[in-house]
Amino acid sequence: MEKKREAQKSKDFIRQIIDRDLDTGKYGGRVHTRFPPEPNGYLHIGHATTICLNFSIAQEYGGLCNLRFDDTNPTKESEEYVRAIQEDVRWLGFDWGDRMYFASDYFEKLYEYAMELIKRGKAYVCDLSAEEIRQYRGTLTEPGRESPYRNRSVEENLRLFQEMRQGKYRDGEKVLRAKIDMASPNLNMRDPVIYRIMHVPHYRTGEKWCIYPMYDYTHCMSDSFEGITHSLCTLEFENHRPLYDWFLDELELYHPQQIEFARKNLSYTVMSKRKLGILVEKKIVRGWDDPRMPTIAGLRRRGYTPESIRMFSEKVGVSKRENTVEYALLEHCLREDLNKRAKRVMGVLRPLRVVITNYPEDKEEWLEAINNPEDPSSGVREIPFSRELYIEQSDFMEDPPKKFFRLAPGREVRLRYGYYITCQEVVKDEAGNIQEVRCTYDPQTRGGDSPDGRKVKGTLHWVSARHAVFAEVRLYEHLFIKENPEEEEDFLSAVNPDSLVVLKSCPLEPSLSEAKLGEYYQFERLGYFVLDPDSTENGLVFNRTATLRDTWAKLQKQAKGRNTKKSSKL
RNA sequence: UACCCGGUGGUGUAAUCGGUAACACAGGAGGUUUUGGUCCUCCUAUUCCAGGUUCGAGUCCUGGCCGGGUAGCCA
Repeated sequence: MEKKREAQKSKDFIRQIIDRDLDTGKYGGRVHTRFPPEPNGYLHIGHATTICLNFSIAQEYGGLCNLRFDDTNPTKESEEYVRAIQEDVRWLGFDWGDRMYFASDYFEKLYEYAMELIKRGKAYVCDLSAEEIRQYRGTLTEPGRESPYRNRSVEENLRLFQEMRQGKYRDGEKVLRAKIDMASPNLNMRDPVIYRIMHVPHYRTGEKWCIYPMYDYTHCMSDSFEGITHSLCTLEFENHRPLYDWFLDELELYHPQQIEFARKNLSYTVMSKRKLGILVEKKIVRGWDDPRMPTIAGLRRRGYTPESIRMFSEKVGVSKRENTVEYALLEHCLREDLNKRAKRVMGVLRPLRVVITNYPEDKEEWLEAINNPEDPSSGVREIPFSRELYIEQSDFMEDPPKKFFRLAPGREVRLRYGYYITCQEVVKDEAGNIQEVRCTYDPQTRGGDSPDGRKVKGTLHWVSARHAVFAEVRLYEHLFIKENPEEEEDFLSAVNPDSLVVLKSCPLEPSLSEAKLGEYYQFERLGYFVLDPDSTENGLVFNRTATLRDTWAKLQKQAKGRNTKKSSKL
């Protein structure tokens, strides 16, 4: 047991703290975390890493992780988000058991403890307006001033607070404040508001309340009620920790430990709910689940797997410094997962017609293809071959550069699982556009091997024209052209106008007519694809999740770069 | 010119509480290959600065510099 622990690889600072607490018996050997979203928007990949952190820590230490909705602001929250959040967490593969909680379920308890705070002389009702409170608070460099209502008697405070609850006052007329220190260098400690009046129905408690507790008060109390041991949150709450501790200490309640860590940023995207919301409102994307969005719903629709997102979360780790993780790492995790599992199929994105001139007009053959070379247990399937085929436009060049290993006049290539073919003729229209390519095949090479042992440099994917099913295919690129859109004056100016390319009528092998939602495919040599929910009985729609690594494309890019450099010198 | 927190390859994280700066991704070179995929081999590249303590500092101390957070009746 002890050895096993030593053998484990290095731990992040949070797990180190937990280890220490376990050693000292701080929480009696318990580990209990929580994921506390506010149901006011969709979860994104940043939340995903937080979810993975909290649930994984609980799993590793044999502890528990709660799902708790931090719903103390009725103007922003709704049931729709509660549902979406649950779906996302579950999809990621985590289980909160019977421990789904709502801060709103604690309202009565919270109210009673607020009364207790008043009784202990640690809270008071203040009549200052929002504007006045702001003025009294002071600034970053100057201390604040005490409210004229700060020294009301306990009895008066009790009566006033009860009246607030009873609805005797209008919004903003009064608040309940903690009585701490108006001169504290930490502005959060300058008598923060803990209850405000809002005559607004709550999506769960309805009209029952017209006063609502603030985050700082609610969060530490909720953690305490639930017996949380380690309350993980992001860096911007670091300055709030003294307040978190203050409430619990003053009320002499069970005291969890708040630990702050840095949220993860991803290159070529934005991560704030607000900015994501703008993209949706302005119809720059089709919705919160647009496959270009970094939301969990978007990534799911795009074709990312829960496993790949969990792997990503683990690989990026956790620390306290600001960061921007390269999008390439997320793609790497996706490919690593899907390379092992995705079923291989053939489809052509931009078709070029090939006619095999020495193949009989009415003949067809069904050739055996391997479903996944990485997983022998996935078996084989049959694909049809005939005289007329489609290949990828980019797999043919009339005048190819040196390292082009694909089809060109006079060249022989292999059609994957098919035959060797040799290009004999290029047919063009009057405008000079290539209409079709005419080839001959070698009947001896059925399946893709030559009995005489001769080699070909290239293997092409293809689809029999007569048997093809046609689908719409959506190709995605980064939503932004800048690595960090946040640092632009206006982040919308960095939106990538080519982030979505829609291809109509792409010929695919016939087995894809039975493609199912939620299944992962690799279109050989092209990338990973999934069926989009927009698909209907008479129209398949596929999303490209990610391309395969493409060293040929890289080479071309390099060559292009060299050429422009050369020409710019001239 | 307040308080809090950070600064390790291009990126994200490590470094057994002072002992050879490592892992992954990205990038580069090669090999294998019926996917220019996968896989394999190799390479490039790192401690913000200045002092101090020490046999020895990424780690400890002091002082700078740079970056982030904080003045909601948002969370």
